[in-house]
This record gives sequence, structure tokens and C-alpha cells, in this order.
Amino acid sequence: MDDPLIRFPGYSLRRAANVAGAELAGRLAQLDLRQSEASALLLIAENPEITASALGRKLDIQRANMVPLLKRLDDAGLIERHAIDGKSQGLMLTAQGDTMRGKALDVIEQFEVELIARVPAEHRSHLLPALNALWQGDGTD
Amino acid sequence: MDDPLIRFPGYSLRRAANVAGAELAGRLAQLDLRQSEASALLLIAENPEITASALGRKLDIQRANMVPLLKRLDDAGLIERHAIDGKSQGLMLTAQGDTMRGKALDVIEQFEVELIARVPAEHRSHLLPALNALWQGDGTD
DNA sequence: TAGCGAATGTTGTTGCCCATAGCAATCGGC
DNA sequence: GCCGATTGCTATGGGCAACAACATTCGCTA
Repeated sequence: MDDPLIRFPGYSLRRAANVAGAELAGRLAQLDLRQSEASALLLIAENPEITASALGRKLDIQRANMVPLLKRLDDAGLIERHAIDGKSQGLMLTAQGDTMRGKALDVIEQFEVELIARVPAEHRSHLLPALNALWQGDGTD
Repeated sequence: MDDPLIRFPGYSLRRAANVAGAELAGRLAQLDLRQSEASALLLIAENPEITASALGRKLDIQRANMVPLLKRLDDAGLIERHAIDGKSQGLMLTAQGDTMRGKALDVIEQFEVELIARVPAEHRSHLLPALNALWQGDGTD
């Protein structure tokens, strides 16, 4: 074996995320959605009136980077923003946004099924908890 | 639970890769190396005289994107390129490059130990094979 | 041996994602 | 009423990857 990299989980993690990300991005592109936008739609639907800042914290996207993201969703007529008070704005899906959210969810769930099918059965149930432990303060650490 | 995302392995994969990638990038930055450069060093050491194109195929980096990567390694005095024939060039580590490779390997292995320590023991052994199955044509597919 | 398709290294451009610094306005607690 | 914290935003840059295009060279074949 002349590949010293495949024994590193960190390297495999990066490669796997790249492959999976590219695949999902391609499918979401047919809805003219990016991954970050799709996840924003799902999260807004689950948390109506959420603040832009709060949404950014949940997605781990900085406030500054939320601006173009929300602008694109707004321009596409998928979300509405209205002032909660003088400095915060509440986010809501429009009817069109909720329709789009449904389509995105279909795409994502189909993708996830195919993704998980690629991992051998004996490892399958371990993948999600292992991954979650890597980025959430989840832990039994 | 108001987070519909954490049940998706694909989403967790992306988040985990981001966290791990940022962490590793920060450590490698102290050697003035990027992740792609560090992996190139390891691979060149294991495959002397490898071609730029072949290296790109192994790392899944397009030929075009190898150019600035190799240029930076070359400018830093870490690799040497010499013509194999009129169109291909063989890559080799310089002595300095091999020293750097050693340091990078130390950093990476230390990082990997800490990374894998974050996942609960019962899932630990499943992570690498599961991830590898996701991006390698490894498969029983 | 001449020719032609494939491979190689390269340039240039684009896009996504993330990070930082800074700013004006507003909120909230003392 | 004041001041620190928060919010939304602008501007800028870096890392990484994708694509198209190009000149040169290789290798097979007719």
C-alpha cells in the first residue's frame, strides 16, 4: 500500500465530506438551493420567528455570512423578515418557502438513505453517533 | 428538539469535517502548511518520482489545482521537480522537505489521537471503515 | 514514418464557504 | 440616563475546488 493517508480518520472525514457534499450540492442545485440555504429553511420551519443571529449560531455560521445567505432566500421569495424590535428581525417561511422546504427535505432524505446505504451494515448504526460526538460538546468526554 | 438536522448523517459529516478541518489547519499553520500540502508531502515521500498528475489523482485534486499547491511547496524548498520526459515531471522531497514531512506527520498523528478520543469507545473502531466506505469505491456496492 | 488521439502542465476565471475587522443602531440592566 | 452587549451589515481575504482553454509532448497505429 502506497497511500499513507487512509489510516487517518481525519483525512477520511475530509474526503467523505467532500464526496457527500458535492453529491448533495448537485442535487440541491436543481432546486437552486445551496446546502446552507436548505438547512436554513429546515431550521426556520422548525423555529418560526427565529432571529438571524440565533439561526447563525445554530448553524455555526457567523453573523456576517448570514447576510448574503438570507438575502438570497429573501430575493427568491422563500422567507420573510420583519422587525421584532429595533435591532432584531424574525424569520418566517413564506408559502413558497415552505413548498421549497418540502422539496429540499425530500432531496435530503433520499440522499441520506443512499449515503448510509454505502456504509457496510455492521458499521451503519455507529456512524451518526460517532460523527455527532466529533462536533457536538456532546460528550461523555 | 428544535434541530431537525442532527438526525442526518450527511449534515453531521459536514459539521464534523469542518470542526476537525479547522482544528488541523490551525495546527499545520504553525508549520506554514495547509492540509492539502501536508498530505502531498506524505504521499510524495511514499511514492518518490511520482508525477504531478498522478499525485493529483491520488489526492483527488485536479491537475489545474495542483499547480499553485506544488509551486508553494517548491518555493518553500520542500520538493524538487525534474523532467521525466518532455511533458511529465517527477516529484521528490528535498532534505528540508523530509524534515517538514516528519514534523507534519507528528502534528497529524497527535491530532488524530485526540480526534478519535472524542468519539465514544463503542463507536470508535467503526468510524474509519464507515468513512472509508463513503468515499472509496471500496465496496460491496 | 507521419499522423492523431490522449496525456501533461499551465493559465485564467468562477463559486462556495468561512474568517476577521469595523461600523451604526439598538437593547437591557444598573 | 448610561454603558456594555447584541444585532445586522459592509468590506475584504483565504482555502479549496470546478471548468474551459491552450501548447506541448507522448504513444500507438496505419
